[in-house]
Amino acid sequence: MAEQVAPQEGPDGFSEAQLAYVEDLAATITASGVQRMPSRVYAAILVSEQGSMTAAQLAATLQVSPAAVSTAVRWLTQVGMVSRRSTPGSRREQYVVDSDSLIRLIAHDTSALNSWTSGFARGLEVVEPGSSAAHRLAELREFFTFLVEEMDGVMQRWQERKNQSSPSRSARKR
Amino acid sequence: MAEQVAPQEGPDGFSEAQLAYVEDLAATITASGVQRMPSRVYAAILVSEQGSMTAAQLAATLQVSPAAVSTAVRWLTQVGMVSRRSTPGSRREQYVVDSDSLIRLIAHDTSALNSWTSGFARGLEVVEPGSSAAHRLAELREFFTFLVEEMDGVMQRWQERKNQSSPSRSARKR
DNA sequence: CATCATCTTCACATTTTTGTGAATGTAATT
DNA sequence: AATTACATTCACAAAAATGTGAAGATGATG
Repeated sequence: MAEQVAPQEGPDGFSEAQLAYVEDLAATITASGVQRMPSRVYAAILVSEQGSMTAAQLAATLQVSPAAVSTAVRWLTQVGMVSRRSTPGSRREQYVVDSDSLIRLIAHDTSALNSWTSGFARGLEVVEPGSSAAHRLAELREFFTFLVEEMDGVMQRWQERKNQSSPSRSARKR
Repeated sequence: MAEQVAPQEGPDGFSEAQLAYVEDLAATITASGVQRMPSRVYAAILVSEQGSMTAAQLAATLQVSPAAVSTAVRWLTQVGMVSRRSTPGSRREQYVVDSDSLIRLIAHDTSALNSWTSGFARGLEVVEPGSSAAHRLAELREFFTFLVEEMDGVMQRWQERKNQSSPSRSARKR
């Protein structure tokens, strides 16, 4: 019940339902270890019609200070989840979330996997060779190496599937 | 240089190098979003010879209060990274990290992926159908669904590979 | 059955994180 | 060229997370 088909436009083109959803999605993202504010910013841009917003728009939509937005955006751009787009005719910089940001996110996770792998490898140098602990660490290292290798294949299959279902999509601009 | 072949035994059978490594690995784990203390506890048990430690041992090794250990262990058992093993003839409970804990860890990540998937699905109900935002959310949902599906295959291949290289390993006890 | 050893839980203090307001820098418009 | 509109950075305050000490619970042992 209560299906809001008419998009109740709010402050910056966000409906009530959309504002609520931004918080909802942000909570999910936060649960995965991302800080609250970056999560909210990411969610807001993702839901925005053009997939991009200015710092001022974000501050108004999320009801926070420009400073908080600035900090969050800096972090998001550093990890590659958001990119900047300087609009020529205006001072306003657009912060962009495109679909490829998810690929970057997974790539980022892969680098995390690599950290674990080398972490386990270092462990093998401080435990008794042949010991139970050595076996444990070796298996973990092997598994994480395996995971990284598998990720390549997974991403490759995704690209194939994407090109297959809509080959011209990659030509989309704006 | 400085190869310490002789394992300098410390308080609880941990050498200097091993104690340092525990902190090192814990830092890596912490970087992935896990709190500091659970990370340290997990790392310590992992490096321990039997793959299990008591609360008292952990407190002594990590130089923290039993209370902190208790809290950390509770969290670790909840997410499935550590399991309890009550030794019959003793009050002391052993906290165990076996190799399977990594599988649980990945399984846990899969459930996180599912959260994202359903999160994106909810988003589709609050944006204009056919809009740019709708396409973005739909693609993200599709990708995460794809990832979850792929994970099944990945884990299956890992099991095969494990059974293939050392089929009798699973019979290991103690 | 009482005592001892071991683990857990709770209230609190400390540290760390997080967001704000003011000041500063930078580019477009008049 | 000056003004205006944005965005960023810094110091600080509010909020949250984290670990400790003491009290409580639970089970083995003399």
